[in-house]
Amino acid sequence: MQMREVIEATHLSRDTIRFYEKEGLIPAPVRSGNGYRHYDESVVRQLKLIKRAKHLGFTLKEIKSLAVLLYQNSLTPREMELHLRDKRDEIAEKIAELAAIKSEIDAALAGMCPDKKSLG
Amino acid sequence: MQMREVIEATHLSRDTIRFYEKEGLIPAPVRSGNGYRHYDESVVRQLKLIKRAKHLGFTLKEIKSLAVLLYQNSLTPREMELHLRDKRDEIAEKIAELAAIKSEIDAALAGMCPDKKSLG
DNA sequence: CTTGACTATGGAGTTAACTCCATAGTTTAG
DNA sequence: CTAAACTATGGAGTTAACTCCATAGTCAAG
Repeated sequence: MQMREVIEATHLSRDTIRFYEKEGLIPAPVRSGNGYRHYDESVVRQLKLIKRAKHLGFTLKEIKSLAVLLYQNSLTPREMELHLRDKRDEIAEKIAELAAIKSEIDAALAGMCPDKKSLG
Repeated sequence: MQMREVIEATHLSRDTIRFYEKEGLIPAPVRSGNGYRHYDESVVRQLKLIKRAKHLGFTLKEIKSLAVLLYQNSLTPREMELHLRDKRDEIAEKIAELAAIKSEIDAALAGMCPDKKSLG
């Protein structure tokens, strides 16, 4: 799988993918004789995770640490488990924040209905 | 309520609050004779919403449109309701994305410790 | 009146995360 | 062969969202 296919599968730009490689968010792919990058299928999944996480307000620094945890085996199982649990807690916190915003919106919507009145 | 109190209540910097005012995310406060800003209590709630939304990956541009919807009465009830429902849909989508990341993490955790059935 | 904690301003500087550019090598279709 | 469509590189430029700075006015305490 070469660059063009990855671009099509992820809807990320060539420059963005190269940038993520430089920053260590995805592993450097093998090169064929001409110097072209040759990607493993799994990079698509990794890039999609990065894209989702970015959309959710995680910084690339945060995403990198998660990506390394998920896709590289650099830590002991124990360290890895602790880090992953931390990440899961962060996500739970974000879900709670989303719920808070949602209830603010719900309150505004409820306040607009004729039979309900005051809105804080 | 003046600047210092707002800073303490929101943990945002003076510069950030001034920046949000300049960008129209919060209304320009009234000024006392000396030129000092004098805030209404509601600004704290608005700033906290901005902070949460930012943490969740909304841009200031997106947040501005939401803040205007929630705190200023510039649209008809019908328009407002439509916009608020859109925002609520966006939030539902973000929750789904968070769930996707969470399951990726859960899968990694499950793969690491197949003997453990329950994950905190 | 001085000191120190407030407040104000416009504008420059910073950081993250791209995004673009100029240049150049490779491969494929005709 | 040429032309189009790929690929590569380092480095400059851009945008969002702050963050800092220099300068200066205000106000309460001692």
